[in-house]
Amino acid sequence: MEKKISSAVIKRLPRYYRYLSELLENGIDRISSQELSHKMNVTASQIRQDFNNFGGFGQQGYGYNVEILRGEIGKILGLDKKYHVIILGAGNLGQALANYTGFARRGFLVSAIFDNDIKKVGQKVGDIIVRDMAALEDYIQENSVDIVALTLPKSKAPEVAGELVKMGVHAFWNFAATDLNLPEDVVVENVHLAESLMRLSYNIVNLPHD
Amino acid sequence: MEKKISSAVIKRLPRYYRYLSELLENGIDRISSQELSHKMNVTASQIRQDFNNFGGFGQQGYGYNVEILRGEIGKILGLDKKYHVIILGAGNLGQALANYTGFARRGFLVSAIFDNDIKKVGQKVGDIIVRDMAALEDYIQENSVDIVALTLPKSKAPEVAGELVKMGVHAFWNFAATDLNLPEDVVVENVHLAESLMRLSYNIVNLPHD
DNA sequence: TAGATTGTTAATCGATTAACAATC
DNA sequence: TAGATTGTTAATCGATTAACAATC
Repeated sequence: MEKKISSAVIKRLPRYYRYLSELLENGIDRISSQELSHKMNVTASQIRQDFNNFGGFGQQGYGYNVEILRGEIGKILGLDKKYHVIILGAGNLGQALANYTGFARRGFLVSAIFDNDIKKVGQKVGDIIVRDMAALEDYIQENSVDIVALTLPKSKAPEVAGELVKMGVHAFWNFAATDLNLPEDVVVENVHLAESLMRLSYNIVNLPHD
Repeated sequence: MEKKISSAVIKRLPRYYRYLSELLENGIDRISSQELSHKMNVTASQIRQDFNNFGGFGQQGYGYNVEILRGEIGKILGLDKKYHVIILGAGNLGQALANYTGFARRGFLVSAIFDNDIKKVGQKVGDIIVRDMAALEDYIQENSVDIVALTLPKSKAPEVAGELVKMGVHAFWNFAATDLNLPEDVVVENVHLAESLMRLSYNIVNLPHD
């Protein structure tokens, strides 16, 4: 049994991945924990500790090979796989997610979008036709769905998510302003924009200078 | 000098606020730390510690008055004030934010949206007309702008943000996939959707059961 | 080999939880 | 008054930082 990686570490991995991707784009093939620490504003010690949770990716006296390190972190994050994503709710946010091509580049493929508003059903969002929510169960039985993005009202999200779990869905990207309360073996990543705004206003009100 | 509140506490405040708002909607006017701890899946001890960072909102033997507590946390979060928000970038995400009425309800008023694509300028997004990015500086001089939401490409975001700081902007809601690197007295709340997705895929790949 | 930098252990710091006296 | 529950101190736990031996 491998030792459990703390969620503090996991939260930092995507940021490492982003910086390493940028370095690679800029043709930099080697970096030390200290150089990276300057760029990212974290301690070199933390960087080395973080990476060593997953084994030694560096080399003493040299540092880290950017391409290898990025690849390893990508694998840890599961970015070497493809994910089929469906979006529930064709409102503004659902449409924005469907249209964002950056996700596809990283292996997150939006394969369908659903809404229960008859006026929206049949319309196109990017290349994808909005389907009737009534066809959701059939779709899930017939297609592999790895992630369900929930961009529907908070009043409906927990119930719909519960149904989906019964249909075999195990992962949710939840944009509804509510907790979902699903079983242990279901993963939920919340994006609570209203809470994000509140943290911003807290920091505005409590700006150090005054 | 008041003691500095840890960011771990601040991150939890909006969730308390959400639960207290729901309780109030359901006509519940009183709650103990233990009851709230069951609902929210955190320890009662943490709840009491968190609230006591800001002074005693409860009453021994009784618990907390929901309405009062919600009001106090709202004040701490700065939700008793109004904020004028402008959005930079009228892409899908910018439009989604502009159209979301939930923010206005909490005092975050979207007063303008800008884009440098001439085809978009003059179009309506909800009630708001998209303005030319060239008119941004004038707009900021003539109007009070409390928050700038950045929904533009990562290649442009840091530079534009730097300019805005020179024009007097002190708060950013940053949706671009990059860090902004602004002075100490500027607050930035990042919403990095790509990173959120990566945390989700990490958790999918590392699902406990297997 | 000498210099550099990792991997890893130990020390510190901060956050969470437990316990209970204060008090409504 | 007795019961309940906070406010707060103390104990524990976990995460970050510092230090340095291992080694490329």
